[in-house]
Amino acid sequence: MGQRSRATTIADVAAHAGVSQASVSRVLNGRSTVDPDIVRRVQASIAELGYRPSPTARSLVNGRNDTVAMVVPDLENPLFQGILKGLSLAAARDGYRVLVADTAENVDDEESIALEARQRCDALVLCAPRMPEARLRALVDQVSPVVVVNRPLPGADVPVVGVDYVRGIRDLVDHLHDLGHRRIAYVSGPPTSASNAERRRGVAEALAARPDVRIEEVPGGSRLDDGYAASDAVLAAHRDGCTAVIAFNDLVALGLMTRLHELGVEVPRDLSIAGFDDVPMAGFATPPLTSMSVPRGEIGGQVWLRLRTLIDGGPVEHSVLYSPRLEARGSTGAIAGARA
Amino acid sequence: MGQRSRATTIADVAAHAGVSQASVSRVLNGRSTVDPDIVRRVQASIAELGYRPSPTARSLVNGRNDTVAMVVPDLENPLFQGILKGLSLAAARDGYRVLVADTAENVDDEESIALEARQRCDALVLCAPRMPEARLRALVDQVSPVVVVNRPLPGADVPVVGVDYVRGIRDLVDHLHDLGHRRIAYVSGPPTSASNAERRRGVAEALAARPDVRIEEVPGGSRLDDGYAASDAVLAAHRDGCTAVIAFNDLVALGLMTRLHELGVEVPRDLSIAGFDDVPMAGFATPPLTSMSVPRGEIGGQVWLRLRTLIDGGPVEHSVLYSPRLEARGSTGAIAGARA
DNA sequence: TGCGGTTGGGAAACCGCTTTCTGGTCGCTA
DNA sequence: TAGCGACCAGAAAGCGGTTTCCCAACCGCA
Repeated sequence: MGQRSRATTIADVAAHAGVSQASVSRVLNGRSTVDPDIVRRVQASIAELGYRPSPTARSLVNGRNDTVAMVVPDLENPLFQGILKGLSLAAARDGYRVLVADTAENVDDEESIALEARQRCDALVLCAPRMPEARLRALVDQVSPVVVVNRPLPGADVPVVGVDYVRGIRDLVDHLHDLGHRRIAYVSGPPTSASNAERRRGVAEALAARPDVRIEEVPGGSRLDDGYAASDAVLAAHRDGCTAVIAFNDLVALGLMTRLHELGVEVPRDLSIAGFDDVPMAGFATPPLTSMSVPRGEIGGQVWLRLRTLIDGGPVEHSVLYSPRLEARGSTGAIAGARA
Repeated sequence: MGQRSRATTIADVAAHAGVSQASVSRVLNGRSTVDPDIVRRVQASIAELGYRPSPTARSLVNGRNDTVAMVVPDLENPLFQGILKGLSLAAARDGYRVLVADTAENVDDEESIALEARQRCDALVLCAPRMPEARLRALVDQVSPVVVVNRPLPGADVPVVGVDYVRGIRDLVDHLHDLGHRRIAYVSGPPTSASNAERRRGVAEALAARPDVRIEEVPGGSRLDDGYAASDAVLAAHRDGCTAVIAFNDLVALGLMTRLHELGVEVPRDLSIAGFDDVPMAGFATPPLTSMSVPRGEIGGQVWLRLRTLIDGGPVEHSVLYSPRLEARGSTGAIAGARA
């Protein structure tokens, strides 16, 4: 930390300028009114000595270090990357930095990692899609101020910023329904994922709203190869009458499309495919992947706003859920034999 | 930072256990031998009071943070993500954390961001592909200990961990040459990017080694849409006789392939396409994208090793350059009319 | 000219921890 | 039994800042 070898301290500056440390500190922080002549001398000394105040010492006395931590299960997930980026940029605008802690999908370590991270920072952003809700609720109480990302936590004293997966799935089903599809396969995400549970709720609601639709669940995962590997089950569902597929996310959808292409299944002629998240690649797939767009960067920004309010002693602001927006592209089409 | 409201301090623990702060500290750090009875009492008090030492206070006296900072131009770039992930996991194993600072491609701010980040951390990882070399050299001297990622800095007193783009491009040209291609288009990266300069050196060396090959440079970029937009120029080169394309990276290649597909150009029959980096999506494209694989996570790990040595007062270790490995896939094929 | 009220700067306390330094106790040896 | 080290715990001095507290100087006014 700090500078090379024996760093210059505020005492050096004070001595060099012939004033007290207190005055140097005052000049540094512009706290109280200081004699212009002293200001000038201090600034000159600071420049001459190349003095930079120690953030650590400041942190110790101020009780804050202008840093927040973000805990994520997997830094390689495009969703979290986007959120991290949005958070990082928004926080930087307010002079805050972001520490990242990748739990490497290791749910058991999440509490200790979060606690540790929180200790070193002023606040926490928690992305813990797999942690059982009871544990998450308990954890959240210990690490306040904290904002939770992307999973509902009704009644908890924490702002949540997330995505309305329920609605997203319903909208996606509507889209497919409009195209004439009545039998749909849902390639599910990780079984313990909270957002997978939300999507399944969306499936259930869609079914309730549309008695003419049937949706079959097929085990999947969250990554490209999971989608690739799900092709057999998807094709079985297809033979069974399914004409469209909703994948847990875009990676799964893209992996699945790759395999289907290899197998000579044509999308969307034989089978319509839709993903979720609208990752950058979605629009560039062949065919372009229909997806529910999620504003990753903006979520990061909203997370920061709530976190900042909390840090400044403000109230727990309202949670917010973004409604995914349908990006209808070429991978979904009218059911064979129907007129869209 | 720290805990809720008035946090318990080491003084509280000492009072509660009826010993001195020094003893508590000794128990905490296992420094010197302490009476077993005192150890027991202190540990009991710690547990009872739920005491957690303040990392900030520790940092102040120890002069270290156990935190390193990574400065990146764009957190959304898969290359940096992979490196960040590798670094973060490796550092975590040694009890270190990683602070990220996204410069948002803003080259002018890079120095101040890097300096700021360095101040708060024990060491720095610098990814600054666009910064002019002279400035980078000057910067590097100010922020030591530091490791530079992915750009050559001959003679500088800094470990560099990077990718041998020169060789990678040469190998890629060899691959295309083996397939019969003699006229190749190189869709270049950002003009100021150091790794683009390296790739161009690779192009030059390949040309020198193979008098029968001609390579034409086409302006591109670093993202999907840059590749998409480069299609016109690529097709012009194609009409002009080029039978294969080397893209700056996989994103450019994928974007290009998307557009070519839209235009009815068949890959690799009409045109072979190769990328660089081997991003996760590469193997899932249609056709699967031939790419030069780069061990992103391992680069992050190597960066950490060098950084740790530096932090511990060790010597500047040797720089290391990873040779990209060819992942020949379906997007490159024998030239039309030739026999591979 | 004298007095109350401001104002501005310096001394020192403090943030929470580590580490040196000191002094007391114990055990061993002569 | 006296003397010497070894060993261990506590007091205190930092680490590098901020802020309180206090005093001196200065202002305006009577």
